Amino acid sequence: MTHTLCLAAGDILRALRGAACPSSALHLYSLFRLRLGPSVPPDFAWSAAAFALKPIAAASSLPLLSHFHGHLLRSNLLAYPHVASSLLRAYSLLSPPAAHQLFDQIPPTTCNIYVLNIMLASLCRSSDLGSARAFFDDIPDKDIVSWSTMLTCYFSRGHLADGLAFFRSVTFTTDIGVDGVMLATTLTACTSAGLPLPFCRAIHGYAVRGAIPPSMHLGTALIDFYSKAGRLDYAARVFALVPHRNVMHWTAMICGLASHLRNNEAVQMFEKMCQRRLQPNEMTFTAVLSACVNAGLVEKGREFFKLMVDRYCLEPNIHHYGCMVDLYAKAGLLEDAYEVIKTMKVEPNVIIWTSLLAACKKSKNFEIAVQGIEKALALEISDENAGLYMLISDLYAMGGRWDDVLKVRRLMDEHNVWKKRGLSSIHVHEPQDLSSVVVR
DNA sequence: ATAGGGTTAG
Repeated sequence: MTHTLCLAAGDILRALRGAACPSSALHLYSLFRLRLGPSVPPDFAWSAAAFALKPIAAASSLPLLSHFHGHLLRSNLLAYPHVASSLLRAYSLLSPPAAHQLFDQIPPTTCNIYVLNIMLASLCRSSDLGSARAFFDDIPDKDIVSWSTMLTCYFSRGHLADGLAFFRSVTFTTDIGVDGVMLATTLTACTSAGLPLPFCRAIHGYAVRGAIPPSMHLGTALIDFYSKAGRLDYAARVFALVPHRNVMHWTAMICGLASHLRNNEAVQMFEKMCQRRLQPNEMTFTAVLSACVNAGLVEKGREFFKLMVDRYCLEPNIHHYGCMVDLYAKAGLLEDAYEVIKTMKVEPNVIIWTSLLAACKKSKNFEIAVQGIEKALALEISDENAGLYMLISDLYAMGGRWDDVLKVRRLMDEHNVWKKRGLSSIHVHEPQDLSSVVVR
């Protein structure tokens, strides 16, 4: 008998709630059913089913989901709104048409505000804006999540003005009010649309007047917004005021420092965060590695990359590999850069090949260039790759391989690839002393 | 002990 069998039902439920992968969730679920048999109290039964559905949806396995759906039908669990809504959410993430079909079968008595909001979110992701809005208008007792979902729908489809008008109508025509989630999505939309600083600051002012704390998502959005607006000092102030500071806040702050080329401070913050036993995620590593690239900190970068894989068990993605290639390439360590490309577990992209080949050009290293070019030419030809093709043609010219130069030029002509002018949107401001605000 | 909306990357 395994020791898990000795767990009480409550313990199994708790474990089930925290289960990350579907196999352990399903294992715990069947253990739970086995222990309590058919006499399981209903509220225990439906919460177990609802918990199990979350990792199934996250693993995006449709066969697994329809199998579990069958079980729910056989055991009459679908009549519980919690189970119906969790199942609907799982389907909406894996197969929107199937979610629509399931929604039509849910009886009116089970169809509460949770079910309606999940269906609205599903339509926002998969259907057109008009259908989503029509569905929203038909929801009888809209709550803050209904409004929040619709608001996100406008912004995610680029309807900034309509979204802002919708935001105003929440405050003027309803008594629902606005919360930190709505402010975070609004602020993010305004930031990425490049709206002027005073306008975006007004959103922060709104939160302050409404006594909405800069916790969780709002805090992250504010730190990111102020960094991008060139006000690292404000970003640091928000960071210092966040009530329950988490990885996202640290990551946004490290990102901000790195993008302002305050590289050593970015590295210091990263190290401080690790000392405080906070688990950095893959985004945190992208930020700190890019700081290492900016500052040419080869050894630090190498150390952090190793830390990410060995200590934090994170799988490096294209951004991480890109940083490592750039780090070595800029330091003239072309063998190391090419070694990263050869051993990486994802396909190298244009950025990575450009980084390597630009370094080859600079230090006139043709051996590695020739090997890289052959593989880089396998990429799909598009406008985005124009710079890479120019680089390849330059390298061939430097090596005196004129027939190959012509070949690349002809390739560019055939596919009508033009070199576009790049525009830099990065503004670097005067350094400010942040030491008093960043650390508390 | 109870579902749903959301934040970060050249």
